[in-house]
Amino acid sequence: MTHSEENYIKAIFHLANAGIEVISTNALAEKMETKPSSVTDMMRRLSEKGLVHYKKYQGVSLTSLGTITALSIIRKHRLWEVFLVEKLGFTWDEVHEIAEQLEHIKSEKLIDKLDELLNFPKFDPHGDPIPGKNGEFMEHDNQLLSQLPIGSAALCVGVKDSSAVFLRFLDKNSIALGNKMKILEKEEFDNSLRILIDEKELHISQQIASNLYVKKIEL
Amino acid sequence: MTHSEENYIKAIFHLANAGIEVISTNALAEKMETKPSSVTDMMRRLSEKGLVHYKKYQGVSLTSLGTITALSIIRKHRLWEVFLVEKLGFTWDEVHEIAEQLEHIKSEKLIDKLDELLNFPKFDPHGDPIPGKNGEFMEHDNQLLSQLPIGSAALCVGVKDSSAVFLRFLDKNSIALGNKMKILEKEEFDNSLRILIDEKELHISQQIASNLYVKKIEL
DNA sequence: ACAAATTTTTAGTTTTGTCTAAATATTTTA
DNA sequence: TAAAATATTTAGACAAAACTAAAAATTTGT
Repeated sequence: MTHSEENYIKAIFHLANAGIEVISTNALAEKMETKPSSVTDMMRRLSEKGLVHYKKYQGVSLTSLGTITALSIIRKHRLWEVFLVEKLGFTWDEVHEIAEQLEHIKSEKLIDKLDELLNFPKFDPHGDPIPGKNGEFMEHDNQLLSQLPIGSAALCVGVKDSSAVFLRFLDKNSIALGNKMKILEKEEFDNSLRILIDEKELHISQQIASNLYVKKIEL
Repeated sequence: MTHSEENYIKAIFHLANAGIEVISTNALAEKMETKPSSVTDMMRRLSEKGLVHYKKYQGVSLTSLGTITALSIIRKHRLWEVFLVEKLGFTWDEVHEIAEQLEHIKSEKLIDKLDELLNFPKFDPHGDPIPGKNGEFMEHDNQLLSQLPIGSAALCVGVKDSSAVFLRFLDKNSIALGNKMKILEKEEFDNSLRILIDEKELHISQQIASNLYVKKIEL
């Protein structure tokens, strides 16, 4: 498999996982930042290799082989992200770009050893689950901070948007995975929140709150 | 730069470093396991980019930009090799292939952090020097074990041949970098050696002895 | 339901890196 | 030094992955 093929497979997986039922040529072209005609070409090729189901004009989906392939690439990507943060001291907004390259390195043994070095982590630095060797995929059914009622307490377990801008905003405000947070007040007008985060009070917009995954805890 | 361009640059550097004055199209083709015509094409391209000096029918050499590029690739390759052995527990015969892939990852910061994680190593697992950030290249003027006189003691500091077969042979006989060795006897007939290596006596052929770099020590 | 708008595919071109076969240049040797 | 052998380059082709422009299919709106 070429890097390009792997990137297409990954993109299809992510679109499907984002709840899109029919993945259109255009949607995939946009995700891949390429032209629809290039997508058509690639789908023909991936279809011939048995990685996707593809019928002209009818969208695309992964075969089971394609799904296994996608999970293995995502596993590599996320393990490398953990490595970059835990072992090399990168911040969580810097790792995606480098992991995009590292995920294409071919060596089963390398990934197994890396997994071991990192102590078999189950989540990457953004809180996304790391598929296991056999593709077991821990789907997190987390809530968004914006969905919690006033007064509830929760642990920050992930981010929905993992763009560098958002992550840097979180860093600046000392919001990190594992933080304990409590909702003190919700502003009716704009749905912004006053929260307590690790002893400190903070005011955050609705947009922020709806991009933070949390897990409710009892007090 | 593409992976392929980087591989050509590296190959030219290694040939030049092996003492070959004029690097011919054929020699490079053989090293790269490709056809001479492909080499000619690539030389035209690398020449346009200012990485090599190239005149038709007259061989090729690296420009200073090309040399800097080669050193940076070799630095990455060797640092990754150290990582694979030291941190992931690979044996020294396994690392080359994986490092061939990892050396193409683009991120200055990644390499600096890796260097730091590994404690700024000066040699790779085969005893080859790791170029510094600015291309400082520690040329080792080591002797071959086969060149030492009888009775002398030395430390094993590197291998000349770093093929997997040779390295696995060394492993099997517990010969590793850092080992102290003493020459007990040289067989006149075939130049094989009886040596003492970390308390153990071993009989090795001339071919083995002339592929081990050593550094003489006083008793 | 049919024209208009949109989406998707096809056809033809480009770039990179490779190849084979043929042509040309250089080196060797007798 | 001229013919033979060898080395190198050129020319033309191919595959992968992209692009543009045009054609075809599908969906939408009235």
